[in-house]
Amino acid sequence: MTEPNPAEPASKNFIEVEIEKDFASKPQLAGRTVATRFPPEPNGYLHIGHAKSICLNFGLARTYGGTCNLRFDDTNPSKENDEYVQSIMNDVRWLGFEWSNLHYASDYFGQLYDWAVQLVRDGKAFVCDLSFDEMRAYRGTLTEPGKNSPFRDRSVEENLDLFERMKKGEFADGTRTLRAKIDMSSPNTNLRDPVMYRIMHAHHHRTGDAWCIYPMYDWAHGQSDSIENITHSICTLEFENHRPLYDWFCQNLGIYHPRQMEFARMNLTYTVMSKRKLLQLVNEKHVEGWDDPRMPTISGLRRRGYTPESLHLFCDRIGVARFNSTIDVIILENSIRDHLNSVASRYMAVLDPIKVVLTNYPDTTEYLDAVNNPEDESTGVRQLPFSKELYIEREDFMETPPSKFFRLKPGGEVRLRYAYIIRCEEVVKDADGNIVQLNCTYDADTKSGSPNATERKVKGTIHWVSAPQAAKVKVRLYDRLFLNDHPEDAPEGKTFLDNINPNSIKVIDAMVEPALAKLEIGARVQFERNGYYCVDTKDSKPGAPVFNRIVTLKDTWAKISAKS
RNA sequence: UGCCCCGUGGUGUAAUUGGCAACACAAGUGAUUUUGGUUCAUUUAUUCUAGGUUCGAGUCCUAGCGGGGUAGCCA
Repeated sequence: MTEPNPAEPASKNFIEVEIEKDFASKPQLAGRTVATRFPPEPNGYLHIGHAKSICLNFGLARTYGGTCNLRFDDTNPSKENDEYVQSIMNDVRWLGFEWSNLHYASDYFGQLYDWAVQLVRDGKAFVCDLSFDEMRAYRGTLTEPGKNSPFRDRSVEENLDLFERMKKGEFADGTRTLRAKIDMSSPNTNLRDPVMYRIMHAHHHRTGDAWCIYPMYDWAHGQSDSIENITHSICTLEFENHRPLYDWFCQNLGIYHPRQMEFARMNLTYTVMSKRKLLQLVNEKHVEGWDDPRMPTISGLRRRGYTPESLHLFCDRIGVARFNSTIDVIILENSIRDHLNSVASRYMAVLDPIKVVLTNYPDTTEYLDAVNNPEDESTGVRQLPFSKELYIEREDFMETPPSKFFRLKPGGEVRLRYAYIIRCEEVVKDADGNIVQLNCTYDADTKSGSPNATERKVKGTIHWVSAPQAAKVKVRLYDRLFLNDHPEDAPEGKTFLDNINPNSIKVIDAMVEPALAKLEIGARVQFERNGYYCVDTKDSKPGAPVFNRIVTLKDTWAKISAKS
């Protein structure tokens, strides 16, 4: 994969610094290289926040010549399924990464069970009969210590027997748990005899009905890391309070002990990131699915037209730290602009057409050379039909323009890109006063590329398409899904749903140069002076593309005109 | 209200570990431009506050203030 604008040796983030320290000082790491893992739970689609984690974990393996596993944290069968597994693998690969090994926490259920028995034998775990509510009452609060469960002092034999019968399915869901025996008075509530196993008679997407007890995250995660010989187990900040428990399990089992490190998860302005909210947007049909081009999911961004390179660039730019921050979505948008600016071919497309008739142009068609990509000469030129009847953008003409308006106006001149300078001679209106046509004259001496083309200067250059050859295509103009930079900030009685932008999608018909109708599915192009677009992968048909607007071009004029 | 973590330009990250606060992005200004794009130049900081240690503090210490996490048989 090509990395655009490879940021020169960026300074190391704190994780890299710590990793290098560890390898320089820890004997158990001697002769090894970094081993990380990306551990998603297959209970939803990956989003841009996961992309940060993926770039971090796989990126570490890449920069240090180590390994990175993909491991599905599938310990809760009630929420997980194979559709999510497939989408996650697809997304990771699309981002340009390949895992060293593919694992499932469920592959370790047997080992985990044996280790649990070991802890029971060592008197470090017990079967607890407390109900859900009782357990909560016994746990204490943030300020008060908890109380020991009345079942805490069961004999090893009784615990062994009960635990085995839990496994065999003799008890109903929720009636018993296996708990680690740690410290009910710990200020860290994670250490107050945490549950290791719960009874759940549920069908698992991989193990089927083989199990009716399932390990909790804390009991499964660190041990999975240990089994896979992970050196650095990188997770988000909310697991920080779990680290003592992570360490406790490894130590009390006497097994290889990876180091857990936490970093801040990403927040993005104008978007929601929690799986719950994303799921709600999908289920309640506020969007058309997980891969709706307005979704911050990786599949949504992909369909929108974002490139893997642009996401890598974005992740490089936002960095990694332990401070909870919110990234301005502009950074994301500029990342795709930067990448596409260098690789996207330019085309002419008029989204809101107004007809222009060149009254002094002959009734013929000529073909003009147009540069495909000024940033990349190797892409060459193409031939653009030009004739007496054209379309230009409605907003490129103003009857009574402000002073800094460099485009077409009555009696004014403008260059048609790759063609001629034209002058607006007459504004034709319908009975209601709407402008329906502009009659213009062209100056034959100003043809682009001709020796004297640049003799006469005009302030503005606008895009156009030749009417007879123009193709009509569907274009979906996407905008941000939310109006508010922090969608969660809703007034009393409202929710983030009330902050949804009602104009986040607008479907129009555009008149475009013929070549655009023949683009292959998934192609990304620039509509000159307008923005970057992508041929939608789902709704396009051969010869009938549907374009998604990825992002507009920067628009200095919009800023100027907004000011005045 | 216990415990844990975090406060550096507008935003996001750096600072050789105690030695000239740097980079990217954004925003502004100017130049270039047959995309009002791109590109180039340029401007933007009492390092949360108050003390302390030191020749010297963003960095170390103390206190305060502010933000986040945490009381699932979720991950």
